[in-house]
Amino acid sequence: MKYPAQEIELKWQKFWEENKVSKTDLSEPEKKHYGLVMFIYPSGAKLHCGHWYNYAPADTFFRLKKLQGYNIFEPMGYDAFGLPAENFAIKTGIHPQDSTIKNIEEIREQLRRIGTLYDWDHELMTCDPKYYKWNQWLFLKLYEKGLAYRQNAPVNWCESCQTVLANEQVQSDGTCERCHNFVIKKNLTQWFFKITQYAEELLSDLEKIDWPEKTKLMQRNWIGKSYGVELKFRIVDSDEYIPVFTTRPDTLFGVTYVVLAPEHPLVEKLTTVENRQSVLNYIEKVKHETEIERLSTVKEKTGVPLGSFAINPVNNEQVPIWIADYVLFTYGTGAVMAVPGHDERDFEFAKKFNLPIQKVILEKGTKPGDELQKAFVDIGEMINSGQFTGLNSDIGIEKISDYLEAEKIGVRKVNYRLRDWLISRQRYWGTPIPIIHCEKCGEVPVPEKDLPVILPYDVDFKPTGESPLTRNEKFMNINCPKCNSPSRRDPDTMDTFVDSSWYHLRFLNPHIDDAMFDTQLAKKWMPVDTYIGGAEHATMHLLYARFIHKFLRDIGMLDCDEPYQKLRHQGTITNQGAKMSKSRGNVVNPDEFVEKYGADVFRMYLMFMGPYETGGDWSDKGIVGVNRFVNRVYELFNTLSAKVRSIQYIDNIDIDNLTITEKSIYRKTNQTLKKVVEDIEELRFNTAVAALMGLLNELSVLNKVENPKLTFYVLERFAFMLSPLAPHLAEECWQILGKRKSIFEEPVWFTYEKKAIVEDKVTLVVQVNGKLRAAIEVDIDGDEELIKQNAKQDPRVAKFLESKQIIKEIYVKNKILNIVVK
RNA sequence: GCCGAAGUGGCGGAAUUGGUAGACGCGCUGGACUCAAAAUCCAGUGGGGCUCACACCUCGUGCCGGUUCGAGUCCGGCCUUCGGUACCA
Repeated sequence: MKYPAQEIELKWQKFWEENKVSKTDLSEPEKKHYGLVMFIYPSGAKLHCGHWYNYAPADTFFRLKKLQGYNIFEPMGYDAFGLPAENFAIKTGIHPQDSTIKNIEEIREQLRRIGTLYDWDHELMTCDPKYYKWNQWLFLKLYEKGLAYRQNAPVNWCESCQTVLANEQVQSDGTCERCHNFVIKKNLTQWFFKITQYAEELLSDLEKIDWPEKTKLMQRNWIGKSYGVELKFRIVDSDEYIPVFTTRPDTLFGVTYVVLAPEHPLVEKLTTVENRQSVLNYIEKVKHETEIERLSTVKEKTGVPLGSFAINPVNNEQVPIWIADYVLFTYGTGAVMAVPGHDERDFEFAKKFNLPIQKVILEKGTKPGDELQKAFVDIGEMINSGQFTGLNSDIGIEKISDYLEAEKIGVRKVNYRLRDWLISRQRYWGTPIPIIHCEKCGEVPVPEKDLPVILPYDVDFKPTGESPLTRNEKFMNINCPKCNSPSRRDPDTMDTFVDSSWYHLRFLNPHIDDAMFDTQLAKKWMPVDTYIGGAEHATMHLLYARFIHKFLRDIGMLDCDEPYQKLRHQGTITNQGAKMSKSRGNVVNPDEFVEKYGADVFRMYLMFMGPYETGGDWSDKGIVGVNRFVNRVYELFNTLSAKVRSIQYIDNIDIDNLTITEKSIYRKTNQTLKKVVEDIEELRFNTAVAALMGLLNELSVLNKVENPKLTFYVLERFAFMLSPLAPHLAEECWQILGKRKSIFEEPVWFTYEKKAIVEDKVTLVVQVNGKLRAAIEVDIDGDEELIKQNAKQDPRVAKFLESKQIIKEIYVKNKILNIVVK
């Protein structure tokens, strides 16, 4: 009998819905498990295989938790603001709100068909004023605490998207991560969130959370903490001085020039008349370079001298001041002391412009007089370094730092690579920034009582380079809340990473309208216990969410320090080697597979394809195998149900009264039970499915077994193991067994029986000189001498022992016997 | 360039702490069922040698070398692929 997937799956989906199986009672947090997957971005494309690959296996994991007795909360929502909807609107003229709502309707149906345990009463969408009102509220709180500020800054600008991109949204080849066009630089006044204030805690709290080491490492590198000294270089014939940050104060005697970033405010003051024109030309040239170009290591070094000189504070030597694009204004002090002898970039630069190279650290095994072929950046003996000469440079770092502090030339400092989070977007489809610009009062926050600042529907969102909202006079014109004079609203909208930095909190009660989220529930239900999503969010979303979480904690709304206790990534499903995307035209539509084979087959196939964290290239080659498995299972239950009809419950199986075949089935069932549960727990879905297939193969003899009790025992456990993997089929099988309650309605749990999985015979491998010669059946924990004797008498072994001398015997109990002969 | 991960049959992939390499599935081959096909079921399936056959021998986890009684697994060097990152002073 063929498994009628559509009929049965819809039946159980309806059942779970109507019987509130997927509904979570949040008032019972005692054994709670908040299971979260990254919410969906309804960008015009529908649900594709990549989404399925995230959501279906995650649901399998969460269903196992439910069976374990956890009160599991699985919500789903829509990350509904953002560029793709707006770009789609620009192309087609369909309003982003209309296309988004329509997409969500379709996606919701697709999501329901997966058969997950989403509690739909908690659904949310970020483009809802009831949601984004709290983005604005969050903004005001950050503003209140001085953590939201405006600054004129060089920003990445995408000509095609007509918007600002955060540094991390620009790809390594200098293109926009969304549209893949080249990014240029532009100066704009922008809103920033001061994530750097939390740099230290974001770094140190990584130790508290169960995340992949790889992801933690990426965040550590992104935050980029370094220890060093900030010191001042005075300037010849000037009262000005240049602060520089260095991690290598031990090389201070080797400074032969100083470099400023071209954007550095001192550049103008320190440029001599003769150099003015070349400096201006250079600055102009650098303006057209993207940051990626500037930072390219393959590009030849460029720079120009200012004509002025700085004074090395330790030896009073005068060194020239240059500007060069390899020095970034955004990092450290925007200026470096150049030590070409011991820094690769400085070395390259000095070689190109014939600047002196002074050796101050001696490499072991070389002489002070040897010419440096490349920068020596390791630790060595300090030379040419005044009173520090002779010290090992790692000690020298500390001694010079002490000296600089004592002489008040410099101070020890910790520096971070992390930059503040630029949240302004010159875009329409996002959260309006709740600030009013008044000529008299300056920037004035919108009073809380006036939130939300509603994003108007009627806006010309065609890209012109300025924010689309600027052209909506009705929106823009407002009286100042302080002085009541005519003022203008801020026309920018927020980065959508603001939306996703706290959505997990809103899920707990998306209907609350007098608070950002239900703080009482959050105190009980946070942190998210298991969060599953793509590794591509390692340094953006996952860092921003941690920052916002810590901020909300600091204003008393949360108790815990971290939002996501356990994080796991699923791999990427590619197609023909490339990530699936609409533009590449390689998106695989899951619907046709769901239609043909059903959700359970599709979900199990995705899990069976390979390791979850690896992902892989899409192929539908093997899906028939899973389909066969599902049909064989259904067949098995239908065939044997009559046999076990009278049985409702059994307490245990008496192992001693089983035939050899029965015992083998009993053992295999328990071994599989152990493996399947352990594998799903570790998200090793592929081997869990394989184990269940292996058990089914073994059960082909079950119809010959005249033992209804054992048959019932095996089938009951089989359905249980199947239930997280193929929940619809498992519920059906459970019902075929005559169970009154559904598995997930009244969660059941089976533990494997320890005594059942113990084998009494074991295969012992016999090697001679490390080569496999025989595999013999022996009693488990059998007598060593007897086993050795038997092994040597085995003809396959004996013939290799003839006329040889046994030198050594290695015996590992129940595993191997290796006889070494000469 | 640097950092990280990986490389196993025709294919996707298995393989606790070093201990039978190739579980499970796809595909393929043969057989059963059928008028026939599909579906299903049964058997076989890493390469080579030898054999009527059973068996047996031998090679084999990217390449070269090492440690070990024994290496897919550990160590050193190389090659390839995929991720991450971009002069961080």
